Amino acid sequence: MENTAIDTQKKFQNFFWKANETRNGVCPVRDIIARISDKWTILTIYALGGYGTLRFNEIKKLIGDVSQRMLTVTLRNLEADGLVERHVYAEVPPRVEYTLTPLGYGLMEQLVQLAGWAEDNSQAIMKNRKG
Amino acid sequence: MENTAIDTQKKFQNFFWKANETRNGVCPVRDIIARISDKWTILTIYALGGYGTLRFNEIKKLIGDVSQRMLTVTLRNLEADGLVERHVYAEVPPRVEYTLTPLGYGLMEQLVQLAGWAEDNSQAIMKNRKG
DNA sequence: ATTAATAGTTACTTTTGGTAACCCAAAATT
DNA sequence: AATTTTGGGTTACCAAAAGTAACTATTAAT
Repeated sequence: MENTAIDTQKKFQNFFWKANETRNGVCPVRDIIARISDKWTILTIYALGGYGTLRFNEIKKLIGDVSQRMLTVTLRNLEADGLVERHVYAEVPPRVEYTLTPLGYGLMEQLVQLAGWAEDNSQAIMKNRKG
Repeated sequence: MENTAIDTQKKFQNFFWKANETRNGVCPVRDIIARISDKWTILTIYALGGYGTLRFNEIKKLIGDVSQRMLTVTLRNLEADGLVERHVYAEVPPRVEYTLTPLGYGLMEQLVQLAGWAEDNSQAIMKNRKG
């Protein structure tokens, strides 16, 4: 791999390719990618960002095809990273409300951009996929 | 789910929540999310976007921990959607080069935004994760 | 006494992803 | 002359993740 495209664009590399840089053993970009790279995390943040506070079953109904187990797992992970806040009210039946933290809203903004791009370009992608 | 937060933000909903809207049976946002929501797609696009044209094994070495099989699968999917172009040169040993299409570069731009956010906020996320 | 409601958990099955071995043809090495 | 190396895969097999269904708690309503 000497004198290939890899060697030619060092500046570009250094700017873009953070995937192999680690900060005390953790690569920030990879870490975030790993967190959002599953079927439900993005949709969950998107739901919370779009509606504000939501209860567990409200998120579940909005997403539609997420299982109870996977929504629980997803929300716990988001909570652990400080992207989502969980408020339990001592009522029966239980009431649990979820909200994005400021950090979560920051990610939401990125996802809104991504969703916008997805909308604008979905027809092109569909056309490729068939032809 | 009547008269909850869900009913209160219709405009916000209509703007943000495209995840349940379908266009001839396909939801653009969900479709894109499904495509990028795996461990290797984002990293692959990121590599190609950062370095321009790359050969199979160059991508593999850059990412580092992707298996041959999964990189093949990832690249084939990206190719099928028109995000990546695959050029096979009739040489021995074979030479296969991959490049982002304009569509792929569009997605790359979104991912660069996302990666920027990830870098800026990784410390905050790490702090939450431990405490 | 039974049912309904909310927010889960647990056990089990299926799907997906990861690992290692193998393939091809020619050029370089022994 | 025979073996090894090369690049870009494929195939078979195994582990991990996700999906499914059933179960739980507690109280109010029927």
